[in-house]
Amino acid sequence: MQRMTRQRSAVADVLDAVEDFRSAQQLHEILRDRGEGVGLATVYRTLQSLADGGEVDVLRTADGESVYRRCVRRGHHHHLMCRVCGATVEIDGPSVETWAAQMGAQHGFEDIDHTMELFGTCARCAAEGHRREGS
Amino acid sequence: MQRMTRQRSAVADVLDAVEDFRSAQQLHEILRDRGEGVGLATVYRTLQSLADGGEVDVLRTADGESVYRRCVRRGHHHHLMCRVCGATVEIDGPSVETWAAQMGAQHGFEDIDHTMELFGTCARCAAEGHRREGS
DNA sequence: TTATCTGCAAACATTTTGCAGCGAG
DNA sequence: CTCGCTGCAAAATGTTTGCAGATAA
Repeated sequence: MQRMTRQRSAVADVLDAVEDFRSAQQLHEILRDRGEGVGLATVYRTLQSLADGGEVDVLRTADGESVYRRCVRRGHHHHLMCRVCGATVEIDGPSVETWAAQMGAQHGFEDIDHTMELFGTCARCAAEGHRREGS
Repeated sequence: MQRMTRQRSAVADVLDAVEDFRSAQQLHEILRDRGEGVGLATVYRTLQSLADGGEVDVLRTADGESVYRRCVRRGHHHHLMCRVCGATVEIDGPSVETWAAQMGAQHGFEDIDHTMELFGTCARCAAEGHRREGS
């Protein structure tokens, strides 16, 4: 059903090596820099199939770009992502799940699902930004 | 700073008349059907300025399209949207904001922002679904 | 009058797709 | 050997922008 090609394992390797969420294009560049050229279309196709299989997490940045990451946590969880460098922390939000369920019930909604992501500027990027502003 | 043009008020009128979230392109079509032609670019520009001024809420559908809606609630709030009919309830989530801020601080992140939307099946659509299943 | 807004079309950015050839199984 | 995978370039999508002319104030 799914062949193991040089390209597919190259993409998987990069996803294992990189910690943060990266766009398809960034991954494509990384692969090129590594000397393992993989067509951009193939990167997209591979990421999509990995995402379908639940092997990578996908989310969309504020400007509508899809970013991918191999997550440690397997089940449902949320992310706190640096909007500058993409550094990501996986977090649990039990209180949020409870609240979501309550809200749903309160308005007569069933099968409540939710999306929730946190964005911020990580300590390192914040420091860099302040330095640049001369403050 | 902001002129009141025929186009701008036409867009505002449509936003007042429509209850659910609509994409720029859908709004553009509605305007055309009403006979008040407004250029697509103008629709985009107007929606953007309304969004900047906090007069409309914007959120992104699963397939990356931006959808707009005039919300009753003025400040920051979330939505509980029916995944079947699109009916939307505006909700507050003070506990979520607090939790988000805490999480950010805990990991050394600044300027924490968050996205959070709830999806479910509203009472009416749930009833209809059950009826169709014959249960 | 004049600075802003509009409409059009062209530009953009990201993602998808058609197709001929390559290569894993 | 075969059928799925790959690469390329072209297409699709949603949104933005440059510019000349229209228009609100």
